Amino acid sequence: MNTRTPETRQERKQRTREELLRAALRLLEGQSFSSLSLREVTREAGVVPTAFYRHFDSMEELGLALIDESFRTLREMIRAARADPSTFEHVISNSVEILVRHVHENRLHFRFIARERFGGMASIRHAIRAEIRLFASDLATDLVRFPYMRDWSAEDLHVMAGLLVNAMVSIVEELLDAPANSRGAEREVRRIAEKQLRMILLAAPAWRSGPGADA
Amino acid sequence: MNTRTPETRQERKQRTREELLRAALRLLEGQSFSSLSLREVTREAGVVPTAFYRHFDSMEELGLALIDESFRTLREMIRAARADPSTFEHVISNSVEILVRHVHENRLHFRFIARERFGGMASIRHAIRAEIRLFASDLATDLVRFPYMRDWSAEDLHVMAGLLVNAMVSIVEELLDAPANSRGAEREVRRIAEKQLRMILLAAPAWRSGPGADA
DNA sequence: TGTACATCAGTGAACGCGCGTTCACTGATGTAC
DNA sequence: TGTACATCAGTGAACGCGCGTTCACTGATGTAC
Repeated sequence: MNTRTPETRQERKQRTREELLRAALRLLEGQSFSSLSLREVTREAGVVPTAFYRHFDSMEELGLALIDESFRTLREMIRAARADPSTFEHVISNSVEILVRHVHENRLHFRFIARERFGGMASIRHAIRAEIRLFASDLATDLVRFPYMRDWSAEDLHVMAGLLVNAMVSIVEELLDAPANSRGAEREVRRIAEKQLRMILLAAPAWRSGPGADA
Repeated sequence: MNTRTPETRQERKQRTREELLRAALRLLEGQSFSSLSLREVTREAGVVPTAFYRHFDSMEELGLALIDESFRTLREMIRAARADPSTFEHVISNSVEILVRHVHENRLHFRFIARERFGGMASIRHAIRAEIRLFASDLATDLVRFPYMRDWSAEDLHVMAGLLVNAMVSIVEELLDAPANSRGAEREVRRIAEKQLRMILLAAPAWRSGPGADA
């Protein structure tokens, strides 16, 4: 159909929009969203402040666009992890492997999410919490497939999923703290991370017979 | 000695200083520190902007003062928890009880810590991380007293302590999310919190014989 | 294909505003005698 | 105790600055004929 016109104007506009988003993300590595100004973003992106309004109504709209983008990254990771046909034995090291790789490849997105989870803007904060809660719920339904947890109540599965998500969140935070290029630091984080997850999952076989035999 | 002079001027100064700190803390309930302005703080405290400089050199100094204050609250809680002569049986419910009570009574301090843990200012961020890491280390040395963990390696104890701290951090976050006066929400958070901690500690007896028999 | 007009992404000047910080000040509290 | 002077917490005017937002504009790209 329209193979003749390369739609150059539209493409250029799209490119500027993406430059604004990437500029913002770059600046957000060192500061929080609520202290980021429209003029800083346009300066970093190399356009005049007024050009901003051709792409976003306000900084809030840009923030929500960044959230969308970052969540797409997060969901991709989760999909990759869930699709992984690991046995119980390897599920931990494979999950950690996927986590580490995705954080490595999408540092800015993960840093943005980590920072804004408790940051200033309420709409961003709530969107992030909802997404993490959703992930925990998905994980809970996955856990049923493991022999030890087959007969657990929904609540117990959610508690276990919550513990695993807590651990993963703290692993991501450790990775973001570590120097970006240090393979050694990354390996150490990975080793401790695997031990953490192993320890949590180790509770599973003991749970029903343990002191808290459900309510 | 100086019982005659009530040192009124000095006392008044101290009172204004505390009003500035409390004003900042109040404002920080709804925004992050990096977006808080000197003029907002003085306005909320009911003094003229220039009066600020009689008490702090800069907003950064006020921020560090808030950190000190909040950490004093945090340490008090930790001391209370460690001093508690609970048996293994009741250590969980007692710890959760202490946690819930302290967060309830010092909401603003805990919210400040939670928000700035990943917030903008590097000095504040690092101070908070260091404090939490210190808490985890203290907890690790406490864990040795429990029979099941008596022979664990230092690293294993740290991993276990890290898991417990992760859980506590997420419990604090849940409490801060819940409406301030809802006793019902608080009770539910407490119930789930106890279950989480029970599940984590349940891994202890199984650990050595488990798949991850240390490195 | 060539020309005449429309569209619209990005420009640049200008605005009013809240900011952090300076400075000289005021007047109540504190001190010396 | 009474007086004369020193201290200093808080005041109020003023500054230059970066901010978000408005507006009329320009000139390259797109469209109609």
